[in-house]
Amino acid sequence: MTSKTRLPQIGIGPPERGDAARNRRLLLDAAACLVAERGVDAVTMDAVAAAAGVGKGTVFRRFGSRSGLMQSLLDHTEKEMQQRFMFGPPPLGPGADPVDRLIAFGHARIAMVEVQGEVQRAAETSPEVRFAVPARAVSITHVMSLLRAAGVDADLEVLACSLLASLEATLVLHQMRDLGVSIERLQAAWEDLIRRVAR
Amino acid sequence: MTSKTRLPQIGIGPPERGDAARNRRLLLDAAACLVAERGVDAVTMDAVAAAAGVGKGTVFRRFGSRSGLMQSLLDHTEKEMQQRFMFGPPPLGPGADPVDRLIAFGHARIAMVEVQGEVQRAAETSPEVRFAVPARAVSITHVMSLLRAAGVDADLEVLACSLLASLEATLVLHQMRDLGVSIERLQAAWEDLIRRVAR
DNA sequence: GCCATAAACGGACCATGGTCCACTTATATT
DNA sequence: AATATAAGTGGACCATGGTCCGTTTATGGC
Repeated sequence: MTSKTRLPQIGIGPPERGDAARNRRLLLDAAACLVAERGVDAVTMDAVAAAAGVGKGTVFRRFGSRSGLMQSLLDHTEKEMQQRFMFGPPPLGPGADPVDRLIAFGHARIAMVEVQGEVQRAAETSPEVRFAVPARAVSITHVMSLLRAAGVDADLEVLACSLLASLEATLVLHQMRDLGVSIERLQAAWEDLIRRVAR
Repeated sequence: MTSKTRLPQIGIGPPERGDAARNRRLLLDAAACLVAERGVDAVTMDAVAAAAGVGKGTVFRRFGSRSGLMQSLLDHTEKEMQQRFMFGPPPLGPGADPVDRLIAFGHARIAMVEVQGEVQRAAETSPEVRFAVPARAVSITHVMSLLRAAGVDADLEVLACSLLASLEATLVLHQMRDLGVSIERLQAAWEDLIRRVAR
């Protein structure tokens, strides 16, 4: 087995050729542009390819799928969020009471849905792998460790899954758009849920 | 406005022609058959139409979409389940302690996923309307009323949504298949969650 | 039984996500 | 600079969900 495999080895060397990197930028810009001026639905793979002036095959090679493209679009925000809750100031970051951090975490995620919910929803993968996406793992681990720190004695893995389920973009979006539930109400409900669980 | 609209008016008269009813049966049988012998993925609309010996347009006219077809496939089980928790014996049905009924409800749903999860997952609609499907409304109402009966003082609507989120077929299936979580563990976690919330 | 009419039908057609592969090109090595 | 090679590229092609509309047919009133 050579060392040329390019699996999860995150962040080492540039295993991506120059033109490839350029096209990635081109494509992301084109996609972001389409979202901005014609909405998420206008972001078809053909349209993005055309707008970026490359072939359709290239889009798929770079991002794997439409969901993948959307995820890349969210990548920056997602990383930022991770930084905030891992290294940022309390109550989101370390230093605050675990329960408060959990609450802040939910509040932040709900707020994110409000600003970029459409894209998050479009980034949703096929049902078969929806919950197997990497970004999710980080959240799970984080929530689990906060629950543990809060002294919650339960099946933390499953509990974390359950709690995160109520923060799913698609669900939150549905509650806000279709059910007319306000953000504040969702956030209050999250806080209440956490306090009950951690009580 | 005439009385000819055929909206949610459930169960009144046969607004469906004889041949239409026959084809519905034919299609459902064909679909069930395909699921049984070649798996959910083999259930394409063309395949079902061909197997039933009707045109593709007919399948869509009857069921609206692939998800709709799958939902119809689940309809019988779903109705049965509703009967059980509304009129059946405790602890699922009336008579038992609300908390126990909630627990039983979750257990039953999780068990359902084990037996027909694949189809439930395939019945999932597009993200835009995933949570707007009628079947969901019944569950929400039921959970809300049980929470109320249990004396839980909270934003019941949102809380019910959150709790139900952790019973979503796709999520439960992921936990069982990909994470290797056993049914018993999921059920135990549900019970724990309910007891914490209702505490 | 016959007719009018709304319902149902079927399959061609469209849009879009995704695959494939013959061809091109950036880059490391010498 | 020449070359080898792995990576990248483009667009034809495929599968499938979903729409449309001209044609057929069940059915209720006469």
